[in-house]
Amino acid sequence: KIVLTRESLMNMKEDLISSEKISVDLETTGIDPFNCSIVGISFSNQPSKAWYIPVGHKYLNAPMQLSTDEIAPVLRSILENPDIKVCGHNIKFDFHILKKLGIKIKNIWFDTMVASYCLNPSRKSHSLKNLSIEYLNKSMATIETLIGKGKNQITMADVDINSAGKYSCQDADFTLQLACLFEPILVEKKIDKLFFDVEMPLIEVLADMEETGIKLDIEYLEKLSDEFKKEIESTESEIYQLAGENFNINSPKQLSYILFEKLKLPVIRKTKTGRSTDEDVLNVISQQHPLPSKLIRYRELQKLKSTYIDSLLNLVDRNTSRIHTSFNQTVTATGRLSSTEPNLQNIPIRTPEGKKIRRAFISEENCVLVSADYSQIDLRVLAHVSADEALKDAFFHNKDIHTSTACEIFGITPEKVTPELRRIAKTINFGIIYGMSSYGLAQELNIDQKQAQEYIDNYFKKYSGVRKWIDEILSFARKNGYVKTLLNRIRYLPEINSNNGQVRSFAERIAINTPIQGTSADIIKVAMINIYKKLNEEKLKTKMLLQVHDDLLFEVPEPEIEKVKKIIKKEMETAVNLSVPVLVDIKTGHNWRDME
DNA sequence: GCGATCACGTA
DNA sequence: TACGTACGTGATCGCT
Repeated sequence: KIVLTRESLMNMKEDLISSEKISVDLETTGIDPFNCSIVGISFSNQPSKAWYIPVGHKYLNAPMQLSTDEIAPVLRSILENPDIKVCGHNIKFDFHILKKLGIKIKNIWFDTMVASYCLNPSRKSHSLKNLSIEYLNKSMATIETLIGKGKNQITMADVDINSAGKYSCQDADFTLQLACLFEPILVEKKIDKLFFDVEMPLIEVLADMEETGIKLDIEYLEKLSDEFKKEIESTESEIYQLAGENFNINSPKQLSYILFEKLKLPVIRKTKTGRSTDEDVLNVISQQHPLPSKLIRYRELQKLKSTYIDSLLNLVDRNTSRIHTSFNQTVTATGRLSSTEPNLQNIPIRTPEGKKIRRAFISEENCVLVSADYSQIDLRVLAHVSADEALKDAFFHNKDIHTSTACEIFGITPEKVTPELRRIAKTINFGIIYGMSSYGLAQELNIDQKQAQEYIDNYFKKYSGVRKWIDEILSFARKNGYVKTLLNRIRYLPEINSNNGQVRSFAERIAINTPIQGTSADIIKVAMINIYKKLNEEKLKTKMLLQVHDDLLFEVPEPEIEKVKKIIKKEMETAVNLSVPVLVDIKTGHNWRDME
């Protein structure tokens, strides 16, 4: 039903207000919630029935529509009613748009996209169209049939109200049907707690983080861009000089010709289609020619400038100087979040040049940035799930875990652990989590495979609980075809019994890694929800800004610093109860580079 | 305009 | 034979 008049709006309100569950779906002029406007909104409260309120159709001779101001009070009476359970498909998007209109959905009950993700995080697509085909056996028209695609694409505002209404109503209808279908499946598979107590509450937290954004020092970034540009250009000239000709340095193909044919440098490794020119290779051949070192420097600066400096400047809001990422909750197979446009989960930190990028992320006036990161969360999770005595003991005595591992595998006292031995132990510790082979370890440490195998054997001799756990998780995976995290997040491993050794080995590494990486993801999600709740309850102005897998970043008004630091630390350390201590390091600073 | 490929940034 | 998990982005290049 299309709602064009106040009378019809009141009929709709009367119908919806007494519903237990409704679905909502918005049509907008784009997919970026901060850069689009509302075109219409649809609701459904029973199968095969939905309402569409057009408010922003703008085509020639479009009928008179209700305004957003006129419908806002009605929307509020429905969506802010705590007794009406609201569902949606990717409801974080709708939440953002409605919030801009001054409407805050009170009872976000169910997101079908997130539910699909919980049922099977490895699915290629969690789109409503796909889910409808698979679960409802109904195919849906795509949005392209309405707005087209490519350079002639129009927006929903240009689309005929009846066509848009039909499309939107179907979305709302199928969303509610799917939600009602999914709920008992989640219960039956015992992932209802993960869904209702973790993933659903997390939606509003993520929406708030996205809306807040983080402040950038634009002037500084622009200067940095210039500085990098100059050095890129001079390095470029040097490279052409050394190569004896101009070519496209960014093309691995053209670069290969220069390195391996013209300069006759040795081929170290091949890729699927040619000869590898990655950094490891360049490092090896840099012994024989001055060009590779220049290339490494060129690549570093080029990467930083294009991927970070320039794209951040493109995406920053020039009015507020803040940049708003999008946190995706339904992408990774392990339960981690991902971040896009821009990806703020891979801002450089390792090299001095890279760190210059972090310096551009700053706190608002009279605020500081507080970063809180879990110390060795993956290894603590390993200690917990494996119950390995030696590993647990190290954490109970708050030892440096890599030094402690070095002591065990090399049979020496802590004083005898050199930085080199610690580095080896560290590589092994991470290798264990990733299911690394002796070959991989040998590669990484630049040692022979026999030596690597000895290290690994030694590790398992000392950490027999870890060995036992790996055996158990693999046999569980083989028997059941899936693995699970602490909070029952599931990941199917259809290839765990494959006859293809390579395929099977890959599944085995996943079987080892996912319960660890996924449990860490579970833990930080719970912490985020609890911190968000606490900050609201205490009416604090502090804002959670970013999550980087084991790290949370906040913007904190100066008067709140001490109180908030305590809250963050406590909530993160006690989010779940592991059989080993969980520790969080807190740092503060006025930019993301200089934190202490 | 799209998708594959390479390379490289993070945890 | 391949050979350590999980991601996203930019540039190139060949295809449609």
